[in-house]
Formats: sequence, C-alpha cells, structure tokens
Amino acid sequence: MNHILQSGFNLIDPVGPRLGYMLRRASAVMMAHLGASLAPLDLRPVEATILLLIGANPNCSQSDLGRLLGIKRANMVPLIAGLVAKQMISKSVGGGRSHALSLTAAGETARGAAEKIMDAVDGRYESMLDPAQRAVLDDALRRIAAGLGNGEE
Amino acid sequence: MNHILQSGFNLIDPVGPRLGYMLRRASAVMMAHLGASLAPLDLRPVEATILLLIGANPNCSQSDLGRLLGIKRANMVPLIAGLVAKQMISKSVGGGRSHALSLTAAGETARGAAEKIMDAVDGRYESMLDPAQRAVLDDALRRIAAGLGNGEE
DNA sequence: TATTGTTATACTCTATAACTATA
DNA sequence: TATAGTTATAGAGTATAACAATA
Repeated sequence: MNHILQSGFNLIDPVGPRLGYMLRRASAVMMAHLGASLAPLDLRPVEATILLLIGANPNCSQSDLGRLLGIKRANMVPLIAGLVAKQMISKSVGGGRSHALSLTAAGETARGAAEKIMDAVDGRYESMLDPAQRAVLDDALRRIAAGLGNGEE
Repeated sequence: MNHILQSGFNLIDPVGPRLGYMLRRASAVMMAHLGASLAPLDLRPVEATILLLIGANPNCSQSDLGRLLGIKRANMVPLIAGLVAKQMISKSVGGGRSHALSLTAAGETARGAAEKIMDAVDGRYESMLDPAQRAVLDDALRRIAAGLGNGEE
C-alpha cells in the first residue's frame, strides 16, 4: 500500500480556493455519492428527480419537467422513454399534443425508495454543519443559483 | 413580450430545496457565466485552469495536472495538444517519459487575461455575500468537497 | 516493473435543426 | 401560429482497455 507518493511533483493549486471551483468540486462529490447510492435501484440522479417531480405533480407534461430541470425538450425524450420502459411512469392523453405523466405502482415504490436515499445522502453532508452554517449555506447557494440580480452579463 | 405564461402547469419542486441540487445549480450558473466570460479569449474553463496551473507549476507533467484536476491521463492528451496547437504552452523533455510543460509568451499573456476574468466572475458572486457569510460558505464547501471523513460509502 | 503518453472506443449529457401533430 | 413530442446529429466530458517508451 505504498502508492502515496505517485509523482515527483507536488503542485501548487491556484484554482482550488476559488468560489467557482469549490462549488464545482463540492457538487461533484455529492453527485457521485448520490449516483452510487441510487445505483442499487437502477436509477440515475436525474431519473430519481423525475420520479419525485411526477409524484409531486401528477399529470404534468415532459416539457414542464424539462423547463424546471433545465433540460431541453429533445433530451427529455429518452429519459421519459426509459422510465416508461422500466414501467415506473405512464403516459395518458393531455391537452394539446402533450402527455399527462403519472407514476405506476412500481414507480411510486421506486419514488419512495429514491426519496429515502436522497434524504440520507443530503443528511450525511448537512450533519457536518451546524444549523446556523446550514442557513447561511442555503441562502448563499440560493442567491448564486438565482444569478446576478440585474445585468445578465 | 408575452412569453411569461408558457405552460398551463406551475410545478411544485420537491428537489429544489435539497442541498445536492442547490449545489449543482449554483455550480452550473457560475460555470456558465465563466464559460461565457472566457469565450472572447477562445478558452474554455478547463483550459484557463490548465494555464493557471502551469503558470504556478512550471515544468510539471500533464499527468500531474490530471491528478490534481481529477481528469484521466487519456483525456489530458487532447487538452494539452489543443493548448500546444494554440501555441500557449510548450513541451520539453522531462524525467521518465514525461514532458515538462511551460507557458509560451502568448500563453503567459492568456494566463494573465484569464486570471483577471476569473477574478471578476468570482468577485461578482462573492460581492453578494458579506465576509462572515463568505467564510461560512468557504468552510462548508471545503468540508463537502473533502468528502465524508471516515466511511467512504 | 511502475509510470507516462498515446490511441481507440463508448457512454452520458447537452445543444441545434427540422419535422409532425394539435390546440 | 405557438406548443409538444420526436428524430437525427454533433459536440463536450468522462471512462476503460491496450500499447509503446522510459526510468
């Protein structure tokens, strides 16, 4: 087990302390953890998210989901088709050309299991912070995600 | 300009308040902003990062960079080749089979410009927070990125 | 033998353009 | 005409396997 010194170079990291890269790395760590935790359900994070969303919004359309998740219409097609193939969601006729999406019994079971896993993963990281820190983190992330208030640039 | 009501459905969002998804969205917003801001330099965020890293660590190898950035050896090849093609970095002989990477004059110019842009983007978001909030955010992101202290799972 | 650089390949995610169907 | 779903396609990003070169 002597693979600690794998290189003759110990790099100085000028980007590690930057906000943008810290966000990126923290996000990647949590997403990787979530992905590994959902793997036993044969669900990716985006699929679990869609199950939770349809559960909370029965009869929504896949375009509705795409808008909320920032996923283009065209890219929703294989996602929804995959969950239909797994018999977790079903389509019925909706207004216009849209479909009304709902969870099947198996889909509701998967949604419940996925929610439990997502709660557990979030909980593991939230437990590293005290309530005051969590409140500050929440507020900061919300403001960053909302983008720059005025100028779009 | 009446494209406010683009759908008959206003979705409830059960994943929006989750830590993992807030991190992901905040990261995506900042990365998109950084990408757009670097575009005039014809540099992607990962290329700008590599320029900063080589500037801080002259004569490092591309495997060193890959290890620090979490990019596989095989995927470093086109990245480094692209920056060599842009005449921003150059390779000289290193130990073993490795190359010693360094910035050309044009690369040093680009590195300086990229650093200024990265400072500006980070600054725009950091200015939305007071110093106490920034300190809490930094600490929280660092701990999340470090992963779970003990059990890997 | 271990490490580096390299090629080839595949899979996911994302983006655009174009087409069809429906209110 | 505007919206929804679909198809095809192209570009990043990332992963693995295999190979050559070098200490």
